[in-house]
Amino acid sequence: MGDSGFDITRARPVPRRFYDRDPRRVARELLGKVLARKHGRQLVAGRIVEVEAYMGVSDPAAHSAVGPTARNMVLFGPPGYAYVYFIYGNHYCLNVSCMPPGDAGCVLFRALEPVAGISKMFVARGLPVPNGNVRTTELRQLSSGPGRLTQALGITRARDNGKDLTRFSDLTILDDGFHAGRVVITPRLGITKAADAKLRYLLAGNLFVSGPRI
DNA sequence: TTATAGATTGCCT
DNA sequence: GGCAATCTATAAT
Repeated sequence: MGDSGFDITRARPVPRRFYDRDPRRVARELLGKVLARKHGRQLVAGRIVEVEAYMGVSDPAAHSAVGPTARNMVLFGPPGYAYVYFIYGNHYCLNVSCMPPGDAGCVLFRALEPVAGISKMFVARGLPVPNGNVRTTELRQLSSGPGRLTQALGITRARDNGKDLTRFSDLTILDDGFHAGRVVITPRLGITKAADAKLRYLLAGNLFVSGPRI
């Protein structure tokens, strides 16, 4: 097993109280956890290496800034649930709700390091499945970016919005005891409002983050 | 390696 | 009607 390999024998769902906190704290501590998708018996999973915190109604960049709507209502519910939205006519993005009901903080998943079901990820992404040794440059195409990782895991709004991520189901966040290394904090990407707030968290030196490696 | 434009859907004003 | 928490192809350096 490599140093970032997934230890399924130790994996436990991250409990709801973990998410019932400030999104910045949740974001930092989600690094190193595993996002796991089950397609029947097949496991497709990636280690969380990059996330962003969104701070609820007080955060101009957050979808919750406009108050509760049909689209964002999961964010105003209890912590530990999936908020999936569709963006730019092409992509889905996955968040997990934080804070108690009424407070709309959340964490956006931006990049995963593939750890299980890698050939399924290539298929889901519409990429050729490599034969023989898989190069890191090929692996990076699978889930380095919020739209890429949802496509690799088959996450859609219709299927997954509102799903409880703290229960064993077909979409769960797991802790396998992995110890994350140094964390780097930068401004969030792809936004125009509150663009200078440093709320993006990534693992230092990890090859699978989106954008330039740090 | 960096820069730019185009795709394409649905939420919100 | 405007525009978005993105990705990809293509072009130029």
